[in-house]
Amino acid sequence: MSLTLYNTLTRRKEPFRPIDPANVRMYVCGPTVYDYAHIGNARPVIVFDVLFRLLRHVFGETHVTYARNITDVDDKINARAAQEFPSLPLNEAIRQVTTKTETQFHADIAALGVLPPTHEPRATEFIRRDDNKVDMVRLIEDLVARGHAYVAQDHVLFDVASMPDYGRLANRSLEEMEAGARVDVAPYKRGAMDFVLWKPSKPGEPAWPSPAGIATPGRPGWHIECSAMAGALLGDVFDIHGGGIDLVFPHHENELAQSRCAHGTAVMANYWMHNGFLQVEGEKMSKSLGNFITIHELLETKTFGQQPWHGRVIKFAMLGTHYRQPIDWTVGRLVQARATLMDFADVVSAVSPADAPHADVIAALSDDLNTPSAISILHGIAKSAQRNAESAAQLKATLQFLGVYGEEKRGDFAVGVEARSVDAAQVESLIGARNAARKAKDFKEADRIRDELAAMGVQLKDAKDKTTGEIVTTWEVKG
RNA sequence: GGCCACGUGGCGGAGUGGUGACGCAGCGGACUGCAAAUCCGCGUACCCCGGUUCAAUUCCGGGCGUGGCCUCCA
Repeated sequence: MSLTLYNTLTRRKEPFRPIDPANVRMYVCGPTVYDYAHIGNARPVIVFDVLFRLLRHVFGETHVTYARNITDVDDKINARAAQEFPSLPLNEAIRQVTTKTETQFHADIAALGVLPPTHEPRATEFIRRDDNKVDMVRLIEDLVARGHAYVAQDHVLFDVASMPDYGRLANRSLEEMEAGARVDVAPYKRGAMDFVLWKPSKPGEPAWPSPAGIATPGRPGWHIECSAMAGALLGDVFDIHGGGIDLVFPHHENELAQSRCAHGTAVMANYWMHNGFLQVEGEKMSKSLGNFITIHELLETKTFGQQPWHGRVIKFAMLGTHYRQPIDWTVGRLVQARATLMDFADVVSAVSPADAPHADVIAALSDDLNTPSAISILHGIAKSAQRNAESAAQLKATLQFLGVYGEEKRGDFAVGVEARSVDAAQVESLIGARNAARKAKDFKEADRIRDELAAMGVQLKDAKDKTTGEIVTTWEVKG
């Protein structure tokens, strides 16, 4: 089984060769915890969950280390905290915001059917450490010592000119970036593209003792946290680094620059993977357009499509598009994903899963995570499950492997449908009456009863028992 | 302005230098008293214009459209 992944660094698909097959290491940029995670945040969570599962399948469950961070130090968090808890001291208010948001994030993504990562570090835990693991302050000291960073007005700045191939990931040169810059350059910067590693804090703001001999306490810049967490948990060089495509520049470019220059390595990660962007109903998702949609709203409210949606339906809908393609998030695609999962549930809910996922699905995923192709194969397996019990077992194992199915029944996926309360005994008795009428060839009465049941929201299905030829009537409640 | 993606049938969505993945919807048939459900079958789609080629949806160039990054936004 050969695994191929598209590498943003080289802009092509490459065979995946881990540094150490006994410990495959992946880092993915996680959320900044200041507000509900939105559906765009869900995409990398879902995509890299599938990759995590695939890697575990290929290399063994205990041979993959997956780190996804929580960013809990950020100016947006500070602003939100001051706004929401004006009466609390800022640091206390920040703790309220980050704790609440992190708890919400975990609840949201648990419903999606994703595995917890091996490590979920918080940025604040890696500013300064006393256990000899890499931390942000040490990285900054190293960068200054190696001549890649300088102190100016209580800031520490990364000197972009000190790194010959800066811009390689984003595929643009320093000259291009400087020419295109639309922001005012801070006067203390040596180069226009130099970025902040550490900045001074105002009184009352979160603050830590500064590195590089700076007297004023300060706080870290945006990119350094990931360098520290990845370095501490996965090592100076690791296998896969993932995130949304919008992070390529500046976040990943800068992160990679810091890590490489601090460690003196030629790469930070061998494979850089980026998921495509998401739109909502054909438009950019934004609060001003009123189409900003959170995972929580999708799961628990009727804001999108006038109904809530099952977490696994959300995940399955997301996997219907290849991870690098742009995706237009619509009600229609959720409806379709739900219908498919319902049909699969019918095939699979009563059988025991096979020992392993279907090899063809693994092969599809091994081609740069081709989930649409994998889903197509799923349909084929479901079809052959009509007359082959082994296929049903394989389908179940494969769906569970992907985390798009657990033990749900068809109806469980229809969380949005208002289940009209029906009296099962009454329904059964009406069905009995209808069948009696049919036997007596009183079709007028039989159809009247069927209409009556339909008015109650009960849909009948007549099927012939294969062995006895007897008509068996089943029913379900329709929304 | 600079850089970069994407544009496939009614819809969603893979893929490929030469026999139309797959799903939904639709159509036809079987079954049924009639339906529903189920099963079987059915589609000459690749934004436009040039070029390369025996052959292009697939490669190259140009255009148009949509979107992203260059603003701590996945």
